[in-house]
Amino acid sequence: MPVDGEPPVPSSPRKRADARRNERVLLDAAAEVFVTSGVEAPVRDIATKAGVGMGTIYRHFPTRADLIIAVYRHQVDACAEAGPALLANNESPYDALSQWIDLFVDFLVTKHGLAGVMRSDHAGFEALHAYFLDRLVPVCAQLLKAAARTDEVRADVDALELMRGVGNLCVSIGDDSHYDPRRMVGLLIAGLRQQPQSS
Amino acid sequence: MPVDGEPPVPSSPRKRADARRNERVLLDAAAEVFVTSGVEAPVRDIATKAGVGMGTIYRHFPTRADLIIAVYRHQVDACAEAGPALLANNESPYDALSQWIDLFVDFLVTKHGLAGVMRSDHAGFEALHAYFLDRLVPVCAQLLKAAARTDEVRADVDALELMRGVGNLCVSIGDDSHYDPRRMVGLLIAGLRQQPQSS
DNA sequence: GAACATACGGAGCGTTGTTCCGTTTCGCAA
DNA sequence: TTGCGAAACGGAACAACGCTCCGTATGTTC
Repeated sequence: MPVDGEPPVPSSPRKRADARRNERVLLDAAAEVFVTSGVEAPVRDIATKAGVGMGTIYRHFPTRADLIIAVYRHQVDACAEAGPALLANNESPYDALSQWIDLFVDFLVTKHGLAGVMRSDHAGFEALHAYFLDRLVPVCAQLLKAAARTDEVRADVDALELMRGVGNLCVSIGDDSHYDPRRMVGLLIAGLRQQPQSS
Repeated sequence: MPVDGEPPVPSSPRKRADARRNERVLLDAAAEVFVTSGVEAPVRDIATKAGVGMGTIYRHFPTRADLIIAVYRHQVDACAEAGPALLANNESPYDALSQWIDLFVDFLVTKHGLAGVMRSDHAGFEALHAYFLDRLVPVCAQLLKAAARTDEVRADVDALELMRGVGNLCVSIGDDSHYDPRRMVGLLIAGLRQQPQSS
């Protein structure tokens, strides 16, 4: 009996070759469709683009959120890992926080519709939501706590709440050039600063 | 020939009695369904509740947004009219602005799902969007300009943009008790303040 | 190459928004 | 009162969508 040397990370039992290939094809097709039609593109479109049937999509990614997660996992992870690095490279934790938020905002606004789906109350997106939050909230909390410790920001703001607020600010409507998520988030983060001492 | 003493406000030509009655019934039913199921409730539900057919709804309110507008028109108008009053009754325009935003936020968060639909990119909601903005943005602009004139807030913020930001912050997800739109909007408005003079 | 598990495809179901048109009802006038 | 045309009604029907299900095809293994 051959010893199974695989680390526990990947899809545990050996998968058939065509299945593995289709997973890649799907991921690529989805990524492509997402940039042209947004993350809310019809599942059928993705299946067509990938040249597979509906069933194949749903077998690989039981819910649409799982597909989105898979497509963006790398970028989310990169964002999460940037947090501690920024904290180490900045004298001011507030600056680190601010830069990290910029990173997060860049990620959201460049993925057409991602922010919109994050706030979605549509059923089936809990997994997406949970993944993003699980991965990013702790990082945000760390940055926030550091900035609170140096009295640069208020201490009464919750990381989860802040992330939600930033996410909400990043949903943009159509092609309105008057609305700039980055500026609005900038305002929010500015509002976070500790007021020196008001009465 | 009888003089038409009607003000120019209501639906211009005389409508049939049953049509007028149904419009009222629909408005009431819609308002009721909106509070229980949110503004995204299926049109069929509203029709059923009102005891009318689908066709009747769409004849009175060509798009769903028109129905929502009709239901909330009074409250939007009240909010718009509160702006100048607040400006007159407050020494600080910033306080007036802040209180007006509170009013607006209260309106949004008490209407389950309204904020969500405001930011919607779904087709057919342009009318709703336009109505809200047409009615409220000028008021906001007035308050903002007054506050900018007294150097209480930055001068580089657009009223439309601010309204969008506030609206976005007000969409809440499910029943999450961790997210308080009012607090987030508070941060945003705090961020609006003119920094005394940073380098 | 035979046999079995695995994976595939797409027809089909349920749910929504919206349209369309045959039927009913209203309002007015003879 | 009765008759008639216009106005309004109701709900069947269509389209678009997410998701499921199962008969078929294809790897994989011996």
